[in-house]
Amino acid sequence: MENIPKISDAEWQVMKVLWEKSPITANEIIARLEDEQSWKPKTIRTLINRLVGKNAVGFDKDGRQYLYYPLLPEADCVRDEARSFFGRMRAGVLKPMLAAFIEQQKLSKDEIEELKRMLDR
Amino acid sequence: MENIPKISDAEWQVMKVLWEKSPITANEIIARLEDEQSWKPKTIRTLINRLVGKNAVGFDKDGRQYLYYPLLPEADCVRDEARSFFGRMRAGVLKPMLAAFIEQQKLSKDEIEELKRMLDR
DNA sequence: TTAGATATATTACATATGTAATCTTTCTTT
DNA sequence: AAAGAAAGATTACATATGTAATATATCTAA
Repeated sequence: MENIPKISDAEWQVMKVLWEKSPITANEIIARLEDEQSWKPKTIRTLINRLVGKNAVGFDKDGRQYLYYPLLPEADCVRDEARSFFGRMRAGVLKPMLAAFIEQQKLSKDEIEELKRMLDR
Repeated sequence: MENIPKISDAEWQVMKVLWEKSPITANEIIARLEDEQSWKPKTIRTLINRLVGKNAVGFDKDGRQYLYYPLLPEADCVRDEARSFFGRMRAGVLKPMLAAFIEQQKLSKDEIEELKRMLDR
């Protein structure tokens, strides 16, 4: 695997939007984030540009607008974050947390089977 | 539950040591971290002091040494981190995350069985 | 064709973080 | 008692991050 650049907390929100739908314009990103976040449009543009600088996001020109899209697979980034997250915790505290998480998620039968298969490895 | 201060990545390593055993001296913290981390003793002292500044760690004087101990419950910090971690992810990316978890943790047979039982709910 | 409007580019600035080194105060050991 | 060792306090400094504002280029409407 390549080295995935560090994506900050705020930048993750932008990536989430792009993984949901892309390519999209900066204004669409802004529109999708303004409900949940209290960021000014300029702030969001800064985040987008930083992600471009990190090669996490690319764009094509469409007239004088840009159409942005993610350059990194979501699964890779998630895996990376998870690894660092789990790396911070001591082993003992993870199981209860994971238990709560699994309970909270509604998993399909298929997903459950797949998880069990992963556990068997 | 008060407002838990932000604990950085590096600071987490110090907190882990303190949750494992406390109160302990700075030198003991350093000794326990030097195997895993490649930090200089001074670096670790800086981290300790920052944690003290954040009221995440307290100390008692023992002669001219200090004995440090955590001021924050591990469970609270873990919950906080987990919340922020899950907040970054879109729903449906659970599987890669679990893959990382399973890979990272060395789970015993018992633990695997326990997780499978949880999945069977 | 000219003044907005609008998109992107550049600049700003405080705080956080990683990563230490140097300074000061005490203990110890000759 | 003086010098060196050791603990803690203070200072350092580059990069990251949150959070924008200002500058510039370009399109559009009057």
